[in-house]
Amino acid sequence: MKSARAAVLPPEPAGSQVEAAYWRLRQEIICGNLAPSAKLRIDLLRQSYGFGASALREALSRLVSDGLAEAEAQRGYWVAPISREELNDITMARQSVEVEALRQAIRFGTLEWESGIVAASHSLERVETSMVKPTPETVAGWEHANRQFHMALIAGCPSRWLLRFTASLYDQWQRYRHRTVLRRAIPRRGLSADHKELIRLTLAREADAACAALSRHIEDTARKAEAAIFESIPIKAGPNSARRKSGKA
Amino acid sequence: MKSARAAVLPPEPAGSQVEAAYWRLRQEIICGNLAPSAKLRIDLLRQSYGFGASALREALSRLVSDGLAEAEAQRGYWVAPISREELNDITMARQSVEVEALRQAIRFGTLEWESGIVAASHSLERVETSMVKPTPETVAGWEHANRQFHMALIAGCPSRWLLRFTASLYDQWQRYRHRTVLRRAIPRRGLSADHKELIRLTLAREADAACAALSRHIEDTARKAEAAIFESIPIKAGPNSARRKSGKA
DNA sequence: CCCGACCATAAAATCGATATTCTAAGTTTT
DNA sequence: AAAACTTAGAATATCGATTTTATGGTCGGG
Repeated sequence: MKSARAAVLPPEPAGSQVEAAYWRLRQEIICGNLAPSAKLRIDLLRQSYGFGASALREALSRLVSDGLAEAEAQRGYWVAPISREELNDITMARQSVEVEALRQAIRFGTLEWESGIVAASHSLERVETSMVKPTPETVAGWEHANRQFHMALIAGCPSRWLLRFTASLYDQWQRYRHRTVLRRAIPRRGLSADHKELIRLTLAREADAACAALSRHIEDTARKAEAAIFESIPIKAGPNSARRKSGKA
Repeated sequence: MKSARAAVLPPEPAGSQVEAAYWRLRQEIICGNLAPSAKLRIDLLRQSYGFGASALREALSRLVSDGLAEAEAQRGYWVAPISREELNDITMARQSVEVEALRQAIRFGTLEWESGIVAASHSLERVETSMVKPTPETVAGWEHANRQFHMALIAGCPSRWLLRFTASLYDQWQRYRHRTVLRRAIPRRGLSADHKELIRLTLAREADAACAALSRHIEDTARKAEAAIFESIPIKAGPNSARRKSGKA
C-alpha cells in the first residue's frame, strides 16, 4: 500500500538545499499557494520554509529561467503573473510543440515507449477510479499521474529539446488547470473518452488522427480552464499582488 | 562611426553582478573559450573573471536551465558537451519550432515587424560587406547581426513561448556554428542568395514557401557545420574535458 | 597479489554579516 | 497647493568564512 502510494506522489529530488528549495517553491507556485504576481521576499520565504538566503536566491533564479517567476535587478522576485493571453499562448505553443513531439514519438517510438504508455495510463486510471473526492492530496496524486501520462505519450520522441519544451509548457499549463480542479464536480470514474481514444490512436500509430486528437484535447481542456478562471467567480487575486506595470528605465 | 560599431556588438546587460557573470560565461561558452565538457570550478572562475562565488553559482544555475551547462549535486558544474547527435537534435527542433514561429509571424506580423526585418537585414548586409577578414571582433559582430536577423524574421509571431524556445535553440546552434566560422574562407560580400530569398518570400507573405526556405536554410547550415566539426580536422578536445559518463547513484 | 577500508586533500554547499540600492514618508521651497 | 528634495527605513545583493561532501592515494588484511 505504501509503495503504491509513493508511486503517485510528485517527486521532490532533494539532493541539495537548492534543489529542495527549487522543487518546493515550484510546487507552491504551480498549485497557487504562492499566488500569481505575489512578491517573493527572500527573508520572508526564509522564515516560512527554513531555507538559507543563498539557496533561495539560486532556486528563484532557476524558476525565472523556467518562466515560473520573474526578476528585476535590485528589485527582487515575483511569482509570474497569469492572464488569459498567456493561457492562450501556452495552449497554442503546446499545440505546436507537444503535438510535433507526439508525431515523432509515433514515428520513432520503440516497444519500451508503448509499454510506458500502457503503464502510465494504468496508473492514471487507477488514480482516477480511487479518487472519490478531490482533496489536496488526491489532487496532487492525480496531477502527477496525468503529467506522467502526457510525458509517457511523447517519451518516444527522439528530440530531447522538444521533450524539454513540452515539459516546460506542461508545467505552465498545470498552474492554470490546478485552479479549476478543486472546484469541478466529482470526476468520472476511469479514463475519459478523450484519453482512451488518444491512447488507441497512438498505439495504432495513426499519426495524423492521434495528433489531431491531442490538439483537440489541449484545446478543449484549455477552453474549460479559461472559462473557469476568467469567466466565472474570480478567485481571490490576493492583496499582495501589487506589481508595478512599470516602463523600465 | 563609433555608434555604428556599438550597434553591432553583442549586448551584455550588466544590471548586477549575477547578470554580468551570466552574460560573460554565456559568451565564453558559446564562443568556445570554455570548451565543451570542461569542468567549471568555482574558485578558478572566481580568480579568472573576478566575480564572487555566490554570483557565479547563481549564473551557473541559469546556464544549466538554458542547457549551456550541466550540474550534478555535490559534484559541481560542467560546460554542456557537444555531439553530432545533439547538433542533429537542435537542428530538428529548430525546424519544428523556428519554422512554426515564422509561419505565425507571416500570418500575424504587423508593419512594424516588416520594418524590423528590413532593418536587420540591412545591418547584416552592412556587416558582411565590411568584413574582409574574420577576426574575433568582426565575427562577434557578424554573429550578433545574424542572430538579430533571425530573431527579426520571427518577431511577428505572437507566441512569446515559441519566441523564447527559438532563441534558446539559436544560442545552442551558435555554439556549433562558431567553431566553423573562423576557419571558413573569406565570406561573400553581401547577403547570401539564401537570405535574400528568405526575406523576399517572408515579406511577400508566402508562408509555405518561406517556411520551406527557412527549413532548408537550417538544414544546410547544420550540415556544413556537422561536416566541419565532426568530419574534418578534429579540434582540440581539451585535456580537461574528462567527464564521468557516470551512472548516477 | 588483489581487494577493501581508512585517511588526507580539495572542492562544493551553506550560512551569517556587511554594503548598496530602492521605497516612502516628511519637510521645505516655489 | 503642488512639486521637489531630504532622510529614515527596509529589502536586496554581495562577499568571506565555515561546514559538509567527494576524491585519490595508502595502509592493512585476505
